Amino acid sequence: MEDEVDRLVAAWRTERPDLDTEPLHVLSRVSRLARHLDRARRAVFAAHDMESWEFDVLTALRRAGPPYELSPGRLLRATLVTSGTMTNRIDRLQSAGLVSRNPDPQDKRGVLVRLTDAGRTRVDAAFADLIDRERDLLGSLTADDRRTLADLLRSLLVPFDTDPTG
Amino acid sequence: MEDEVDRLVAAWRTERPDLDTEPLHVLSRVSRLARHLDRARRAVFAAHDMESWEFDVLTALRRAGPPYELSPGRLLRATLVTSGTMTNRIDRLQSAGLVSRNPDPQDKRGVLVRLTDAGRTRVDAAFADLIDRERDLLGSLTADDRRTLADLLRSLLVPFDTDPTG
DNA sequence: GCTAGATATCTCGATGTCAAGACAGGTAAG
DNA sequence: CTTACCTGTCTTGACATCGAGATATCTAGC
Repeated sequence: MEDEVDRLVAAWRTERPDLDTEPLHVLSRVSRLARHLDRARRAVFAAHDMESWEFDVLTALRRAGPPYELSPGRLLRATLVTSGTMTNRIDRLQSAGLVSRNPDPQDKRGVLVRLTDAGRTRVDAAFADLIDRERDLLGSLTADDRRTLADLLRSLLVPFDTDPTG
Repeated sequence: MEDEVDRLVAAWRTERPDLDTEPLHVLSRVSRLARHLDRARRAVFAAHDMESWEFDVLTALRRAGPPYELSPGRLLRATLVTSGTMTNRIDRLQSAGLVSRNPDPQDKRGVLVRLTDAGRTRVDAAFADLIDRERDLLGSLTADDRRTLADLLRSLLVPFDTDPTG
């Protein structure tokens, strides 16, 4: 089977035969797949009246374990967004009653964002559905393939996740 | 080596031992890698006074081959954006002198967007630099690994690129 | 040739994100 | 203890994107 990237690389081979476009086979697929994934996730979250950005923040808090509390700084590093964006997200989640803002007793500059019970219920339901949907999307791969794929992707990701310059 | 996704999955295993979070090993990595890739690309394009969205449109036209001409409709399908976005992009590229809008002689509703000489020069230079940078990012993988990775990603992508419902 | 529906492009309002900077509180060196 | 720098959070203005709808043209069936 052929995908859009095969066609894209073939076109480049015609138009720029002087360049070695082999890296596109991996990296353009990563970008395009991520884009499609975003849409698939949006569809899952819509069933829970939730948006992707809400899910990203709420899951970060949920993963932290009781008392489901993280600073805005840790949240923005976990979700790869800027500080202004995170302030805005927390504002809206707070208005929706899904998180609360509490002063950090250790650091007077700091704030701790905590998941409310309502927030926890919402995110747990959405997460279970998301996992199911993602399992569907991986349906065409064997367990071995999935492991191989995960390992290869990890080796590309490690430099980014290690080096703080990102 | 461990990456951020390994830590993320470990956290879920503690918090939600009832769920099988194995799909995350692949799909969360795809999303996170795409995000890092975006940043890396932005850095490359900055050296050419170009933004990612400009590059996306200009390369689509460049790949089409002489006379470097596509309709807005084909451009938006190639770049996975909505029609309003594409109109806006073409407007700005036209103001910058990188593309021109011409009536489609076959279809009076239609428009053909054509790459100007200036646009072609700009995109060719940026593309060569991008490929070099992407080759660096793949440096940790052998040629075999890269082929394996590309094949596995293709099998995930084919359903999206085949089925028009995306 | 007419009608109904599909297609191509554009317009407009709302919104989420970024980048840069402001500001308060922490931290280390002298 | 004070100077200088770093850190954590929030504010602001600009901007790209989306989604829904408007308009014009094409196409198929009768």
